[in-house]
Amino acid sequence: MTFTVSEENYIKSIYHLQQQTETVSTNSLANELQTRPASVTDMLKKLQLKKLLEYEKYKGFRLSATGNKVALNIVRRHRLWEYFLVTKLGFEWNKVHAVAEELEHVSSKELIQKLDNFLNYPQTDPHGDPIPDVNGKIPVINQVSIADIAEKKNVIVSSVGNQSPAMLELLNHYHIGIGTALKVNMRFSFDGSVEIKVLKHAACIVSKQVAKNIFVFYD
Amino acid sequence: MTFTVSEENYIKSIYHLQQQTETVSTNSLANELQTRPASVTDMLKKLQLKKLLEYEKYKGFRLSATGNKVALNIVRRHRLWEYFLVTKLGFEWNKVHAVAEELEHVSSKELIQKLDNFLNYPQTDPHGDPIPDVNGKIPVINQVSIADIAEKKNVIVSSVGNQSPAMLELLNHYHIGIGTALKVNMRFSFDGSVEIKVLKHAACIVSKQVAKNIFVFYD
DNA sequence: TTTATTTTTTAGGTTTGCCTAAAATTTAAT
DNA sequence: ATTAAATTTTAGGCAAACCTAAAAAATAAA
Repeated sequence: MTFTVSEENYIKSIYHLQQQTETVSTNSLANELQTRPASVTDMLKKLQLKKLLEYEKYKGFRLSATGNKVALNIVRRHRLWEYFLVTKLGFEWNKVHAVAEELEHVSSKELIQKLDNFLNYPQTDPHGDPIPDVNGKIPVINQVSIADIAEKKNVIVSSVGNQSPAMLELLNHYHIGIGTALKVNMRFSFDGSVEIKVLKHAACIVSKQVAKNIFVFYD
Repeated sequence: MTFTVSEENYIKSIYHLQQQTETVSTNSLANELQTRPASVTDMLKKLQLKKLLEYEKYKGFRLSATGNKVALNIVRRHRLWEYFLVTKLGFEWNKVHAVAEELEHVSSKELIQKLDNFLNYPQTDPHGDPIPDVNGKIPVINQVSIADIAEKKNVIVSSVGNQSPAMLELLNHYHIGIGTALKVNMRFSFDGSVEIKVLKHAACIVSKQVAKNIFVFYD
C-alpha cells in the first residue's frame, strides 16, 4: 500500500503525539501540522477508512497496529536520511530536519535498504533518537536524563529530548552534542538546576527544563 | 521561485523533447508524460503565465530562457542523484531512473550543493550524460557514435543515447557500459550494422540503430 | 443542573491537476 | 479547393487537500 505525502505527514505526527499522550486530539494534531481542525477531521476519516486509525467521533483517536507499522517506516526513513545528511554531507545536526522531512517521502524500498547498508546500519540518528529497523523494531538505548543521575559521575550524552532550534542553539553554545563527555558537578535542589562540566570547557549551569532533555548512557 | 512536482515534470519533459525537435507539440508531451492532451493544455497555460514557456495556441511551444534555467536545475538534481545511487548505494545503472525521478523534486539548494561536493563534482551521470553545474553550464564531452567512427580503432564508451530498459538490457548482455573499452572491427554497408569487439569477450554484431546510440570519446 | 466555554464536526467553497466529450483549428488527401 | 483526418483547445466534472463559518457535542463553570 502506498500513501500521499499528506497522509504520511498526518501518520507521522499522530505517531509522535502518541508518545506523550495516550490518545490524540484534533486540536493538538492541527497545531502540530500547522493546519485547521476541520482539515484534520477530513483526513481522519480517510485514514480511518484505510484502517490506519482507531477513531470515534468526538472521542479522540490513535493509530491502529497497521498505522503504527506505517509510522515506524516513515520514522525510519526520516532518521536514516538525517544520519546521512550529517555524517556524509556534513550538515549541522540542527539543520537536517527540514531536508529529511522532504526526503522521507521518497518511497522506494530498495533505496532505503541500500541507504541503510551504505550507512552501515546506524542505531540512532544525529539527535540520538533510535532508528527502527526494516521490521519496525526500535533498538533499546539505556539512558537517563541528567536531571536524574548522581553527582560527580562521568557520562556520555546519548540523545536530546527536545529538538527545537532554540534548544539546539543552546546546546551548541554549551558545546554539547551526541557523544559529548560531561560530568554533573552538582544539583541545586531549590530549582532543580544542574551545574555541568563539559570536557575542556568551563563549568556551566543549566535549568531543570534543559537538564530533563539531556540524556546520557548508563548500563 | 518554487514549483510543484507536476510543474517540474512538465518542464523537464519539455526540455528533453526540445533536444530533438525545435518546437514541442501537445501530443508528444502528453505521450511523454503518460497523460492526456487536454491536461497538457491546462498546464501549458500555467507555465506560460509563470513566464517559463513561449506558447501560442495551436502553434507548439518551447521553454523561455527562464524555463530553460529551471529545467537545467532539475536535470542537474536528477543526474547527481543517479550518480549517487550508482556509485555510493550500488544500484545497477539501469535501475536508478525511477528513484532519481523522485529524489530530483527535493528542492533544498543546500542539499544539492553538499551532495555535489560529497560526490566530488562529477561531470557525467552513470549513463554518460553531462551534469549541469550550479549555473546551468553543461560540460562539453567530445564524443562520436560508433556508427560514425573509423574501423579498427580502440575506443572507450562515453555515453548511451537511449536509456530505455530494453536498450540497457541489450548493453548489459553485450557487457557494454560507460568506460568499456571496445574496437569497431568492421561496418556492413548493406544495413549499417557494426561488428564490435569488447575486451575479453567474443566479437558481436549490433544493428545500426544500436550503434547510433553508443557514443565513445575522441579528442 | 443549567449555562457558558471549548472542542470537534459538518456544510459548503477553493485550487491543483487530472479526466471525457465536444468544438475549433490546422494539416493532409482527394 | 473542398473534404477528411489529425491535432489542439475548450467546457464541464471529479478527487484530494485545504479553507471559513456555522452547528453539534463534550467539558467546565456557575
